[in-house]
Amino acid sequence: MERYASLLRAKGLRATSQRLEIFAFLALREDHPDVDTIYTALRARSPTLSRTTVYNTLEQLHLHGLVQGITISGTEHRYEVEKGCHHHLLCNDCGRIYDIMLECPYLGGLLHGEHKVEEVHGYFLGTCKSCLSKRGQGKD
Amino acid sequence: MERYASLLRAKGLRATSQRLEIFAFLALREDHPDVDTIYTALRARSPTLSRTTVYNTLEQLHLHGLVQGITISGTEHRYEVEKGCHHHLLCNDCGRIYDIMLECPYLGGLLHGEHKVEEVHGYFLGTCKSCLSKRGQGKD
DNA sequence: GTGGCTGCAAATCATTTGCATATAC
DNA sequence: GTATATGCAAATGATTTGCAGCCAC
Repeated sequence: MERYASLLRAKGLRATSQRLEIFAFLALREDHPDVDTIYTALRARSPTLSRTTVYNTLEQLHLHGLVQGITISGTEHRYEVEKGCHHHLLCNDCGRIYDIMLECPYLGGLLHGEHKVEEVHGYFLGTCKSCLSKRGQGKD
Repeated sequence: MERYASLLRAKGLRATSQRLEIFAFLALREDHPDVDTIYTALRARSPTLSRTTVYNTLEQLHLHGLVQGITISGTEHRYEVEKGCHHHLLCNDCGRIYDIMLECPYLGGLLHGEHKVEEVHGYFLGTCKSCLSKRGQGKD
């Protein structure tokens, strides 16, 4: 926990208990939770926590490069701790969101026509390896 | 205009004047307008048009594969007539949205790890050819 | 001690819903 | 003629704002 406090202070942010809890919560999760999931889960332990603080905190952490926001299906806003350049795969079958790494050459390779592509925003839709292998075995 | 009416009827949709106007408006635009842009522009000619009808129409046209919705920057919802598989480039410099075609082999090529990537949702962020050439000439 | 942060309540804004009227077929 | 679509007004739901009190530094 002191590790998160240091990260916050290094950015000039005060290490409040709310921020530490939200940051720690995100760091532990693999499933890219939304605002309401974060709020509801933490509210159970800290009954005075407000949604406003969740919004404020995610905004501050995002502005300082500690948290990343992603949008799925045009309307779902999810969050995760910043962990370097990567992208997301939404599995059609199980609905899970996976982090996927695209080799850097791919981004350069996506240069099309005479436009220069610098970043891929959004997500990929497909089938995850777990669901693929279930299919292969005739399961499901 | 009769062409749009036929497309609608072919999908089992009634060819109302509102739908024809919205469809025609989208077909003429290259700039992926949002709901409010469509509403405001058409309202000038058809003062009784309601936002509800714009929402309803876009939904119906989308459900029947005639219109495509895209989400930019997580919160901006834009629309365009369906024109086959393509993607979008948002230019950092001029803010314009370009349609870009990715060769089909690319999608297969994006298969990563053992996941199977079937669709790319979202958009690419970069610099368009027009802004690149201005830079090259030392303009702007 | 004080400036930044929290949390409540109220405001906002896009989108959806209910329903009576109008219209395409 | 009838089912479908329109358009108003009201409801909803997520996010933002204003502000008084609190707490990290």
